[in-house]
Formats: sequence, C-alpha cells, structure tokens
Amino acid sequence: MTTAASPSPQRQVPCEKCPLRAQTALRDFSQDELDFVRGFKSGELTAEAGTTLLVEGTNSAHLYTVLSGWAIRHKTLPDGRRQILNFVLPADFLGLQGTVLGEMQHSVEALTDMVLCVFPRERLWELYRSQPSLAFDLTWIAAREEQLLDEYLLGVGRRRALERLAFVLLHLFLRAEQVGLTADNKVQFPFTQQHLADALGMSLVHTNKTLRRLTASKAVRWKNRTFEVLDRDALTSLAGYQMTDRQPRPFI
Amino acid sequence: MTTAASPSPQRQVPCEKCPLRAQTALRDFSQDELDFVRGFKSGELTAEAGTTLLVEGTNSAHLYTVLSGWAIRHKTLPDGRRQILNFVLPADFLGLQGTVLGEMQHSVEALTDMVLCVFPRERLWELYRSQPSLAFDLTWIAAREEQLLDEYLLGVGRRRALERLAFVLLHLFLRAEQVGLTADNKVQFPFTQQHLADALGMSLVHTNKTLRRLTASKAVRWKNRTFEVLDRDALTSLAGYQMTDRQPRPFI
DNA sequence: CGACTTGTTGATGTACATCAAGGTACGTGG
DNA sequence: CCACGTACCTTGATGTACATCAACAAGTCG
Repeated sequence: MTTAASPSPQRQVPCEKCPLRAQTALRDFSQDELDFVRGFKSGELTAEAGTTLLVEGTNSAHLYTVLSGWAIRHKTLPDGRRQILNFVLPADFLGLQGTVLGEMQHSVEALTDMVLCVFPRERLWELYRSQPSLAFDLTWIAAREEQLLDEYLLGVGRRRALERLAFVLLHLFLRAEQVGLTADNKVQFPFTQQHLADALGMSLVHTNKTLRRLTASKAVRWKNRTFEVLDRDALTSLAGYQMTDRQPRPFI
Repeated sequence: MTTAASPSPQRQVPCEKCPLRAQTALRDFSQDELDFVRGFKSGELTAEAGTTLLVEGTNSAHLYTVLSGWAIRHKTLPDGRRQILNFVLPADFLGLQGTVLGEMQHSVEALTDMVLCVFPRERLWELYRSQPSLAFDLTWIAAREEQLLDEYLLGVGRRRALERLAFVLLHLFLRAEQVGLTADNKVQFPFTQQHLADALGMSLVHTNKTLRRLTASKAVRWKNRTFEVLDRDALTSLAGYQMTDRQPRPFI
C-alpha cells in the first residue's frame, strides 16, 4: 500500500508542459494538435504498483498515455499459465484494442506506481474527424506495436533461451534509455525473474539458469533487479541484432 | 510458371462490384467512401504462388488488399530459422507497417496464386485528411492484427504442442469460413506441414507427430492438405477456446 | 498415338538417440 | 516471507536417418 510517486505532487500537468514532451525521441506537436489534446484529456490517473489497470474480458471507457512508471501487458490461459505480451513504458499508449474490438483481450498491470493521462474513449471519433495527423499517429502506434510483437513472436518461436533473454533485455534497456530511465548503462528494472520468464515463455528455473549463463558472459550484470550493460556489442551479438526505431515517435 | 488464376480473366474489378463486398462479415461502405477508394486504387496485382510480395528490409511503394489467394507473413533470422507470423487471407490488408516505419520488417510470400488490389502509399495521407472513417478502419485493422499476434504469442509461449496446433488450425478454419473458402466443414489449405511447423515454432517432425495425435482424436482429418473439422466442439476444447470477431470487419 | 514402366522429387510418416527446457525440492539472503 | 540460486530427475521437443506415397517427367513398347 505505497502511495503513488507522482512526478509533481497531486497537480495535473498541463499538456503544454507535458514532461514527455521533453523527450527527444518524440515528435513535436503543432499548436492546433496541442489544443486538441488538451481538450481531449479528461484527467490523470495515479495507480499503485500491483494495480490491474485493464482487465481481459472487460470494457474500458478510457484510453491512456503513460506519463511515468512501468507496466506489463499480458494474457492468461484458463489454467493460469501466463504470457507477458510486452512491457509498457512512459509515452506508451494503452487501450486502443479495446476501442476497436469491444472488450479488452489482454490485461495491463502496473509494475511500479504510475501516472497516466486519461482520455475518454467515446470522443475518439472527434479525433479522427478533426485531427488527421493524430489519427495517423494512432495508426502508427498500433503498427509499431505490431512490429514489436512480430519480433517477440519470432524470438519465442525460434530463438534459444540465451538469445531470447539477451534480446529482450537489450530491447528493454534501449527502450528505457529512450525515455531517460537509464544512467551509466544501468536501469532499475521493476520486474522479477518470474516476470521475465513469463515474457520469454520459459520456466522460472530455466530463466534463472539462463540469466546466470548470460551474466557469466560478462556482457551484463543483474543484481537486485538492477540491470547493467557492460558490453553492449557483446550483448547485441548474443541477441542476434537489435531493433531500432527509424522515425520520431508520436504520442498522444 | 503457372498463369495466375484471376477471378475474372484479366479484367480489373471496379470497386463497386468488388467481390469482397459480397462477404457478410465485412462492413458496408458509404457512397462517399466508395468513391474515394475507387480513386485511391491504382491497379491490381496478380502474383503467382511462391512469389515474395514484400521483402523484409526493403521499402515498398504500395499498399495492398488481398482479393483472392493465400499468403504468409514471416520473419527470418540471419541463420535461416523462420517464424511465420500469420496467414494472409482475402480481405486482409498488407503494407501498413512499411508506411509507418519506413522499411518492412517482415516478408510476405504468396502460397497460392493471388490477386491484390494496389494503392499508392504516398497518397495515404489524403485518406487520413478526407476520410476519417477509413482512417479509423486502418487503425482498426492494425489493432485487430495486434490482437491476433497477442493470441499467437500466448500460444507459442505458453501452450503445449497439441493445444497450439489445434488452436491455429481452428483459427485458420474459422478465418477461411468467414471469407467463404470452406465447404462441408472442409478447407483446402495451401500450406505444408513445414509451414505449419514454422507458424507454431516447432520442428517439422514434432509437428507431424502432433498432427497425427490430433487426427487420432477424431476431431479433425488432414489428408493431402485438406483439413476437415469432424467435431468442432472437440477441436475447440483441445484448442482451449476460440477467437471470435465481435464487429463487422472493415476493409479498404 | 496411347499405355505402361522407371526415375525423380517433395511431402509425409516413424524410429531412434539426444538435448533443451520443465518441475520439484531445498537451499540462501534480505 | 519472497526473490533468487542450484541440484536432480523427468519430459517435451529436436535432429538425423530412413521408409512410404503421390505427382510428375521421361523413356519404352505395343
């Protein structure tokens, strides 16, 4: 029962001062876009670590942009086996699938305390009518997510444990770096080895053994969920290759 | 060197008589949308079985809607291991990822002779400016694709061989049914067990053994790539559950 | 010319031996 | 108590090897 670690204590951030906007990896908005988004935003949501933000099988009236914090997107089989589909970081957009398909087909769970920007789903149509560039961004976001899933599917389907682990850790590190969550080639990951196992489609024990093999290679360190990249080239080569974004990333 | 089996011999189908439009599973277009699409369409592409339509790592100037035929979307690791990301059927849309992210991150290969509707990628922006409903459809399509990948990732990561196979076969059968490619609970699948193996993330041998176990269950038959569902409930239960679309499907 | 035989090839089916990954159990350490 | 580390055994999945079977091409014979 920790209290949420909001960036600025209990005051909503006005869109024009959105902390995400400082990120170099994100594209700039025009004044018109900014005005629209300000009107579109209906509030902020502060969620504690452990909260389930979206539940598989339910409808959600909202769309979210993550302002701070980490989450996972996951699905669970009837008998409890769980697959983490991907990790959610600041600037990520949540809930599109629900808009489009009715009820959510996956759940989202906060790994840390989070702050999210909230948009009312029923007004999404206005966005499409009046803001083609933002509409395009939403498609962009969905397509990028799809690309990411392609990559993960390739990994889970065809890569061996060590490559798969190296790939996912490298990818998470790069994403964290993009949004300024790294320092000194280190990140504080908010997840346990069990989470990693669920993302990799492997058992906890095997994940542990593989992680041990990986650290033995001296390319990385893992201590108390602090992940440190010692030799980025070595890690990249263990992972096979790395994914890169080629365009400034939009967000809403 | 077979000649393509076009639906109507060498004559381009006008959009208002698009054969896909007859499908009940697809939504209707307004006159305005129809007019736009007619102008947007730049031609038709006939591709022979075996052709690679889109190549990982290259840019493509076009977007496609599949009018007829089957294809696979796949990725390959440097050492040749291949993962089929999903199967492409009539009414599917191809190329969005490329628009949005620059070069394609996956390849698309025709499994049968195909006819595709071609749209110039550089005019996509007009669609967003003047046709918000079609823009929304594109987002819908991307989100639905994402949902599908979620499901496949869950399967490859967490399901056992038999469930996974049952799930994919059931899913493909249902998709084929939606576009009218089944009769008598039978489909003529255009792919070999090797393709199935690459989609499931398993070896050919194990796929074969698993397929044998599945047919032994009397729920399905598989003979010369003809797939027959004998007991849909049994198959569904082996698969765990089935995916269903809840809304009329758009297409462009 | 047409029917039959032979050779080739690609897709399957099955039998091992082997190995990567899973599962259980029981440690440690914060 | 929960996350992590490891040992030990089990098992699901792989890889190799080889047999079967149908489709198809080429050549042969009546």
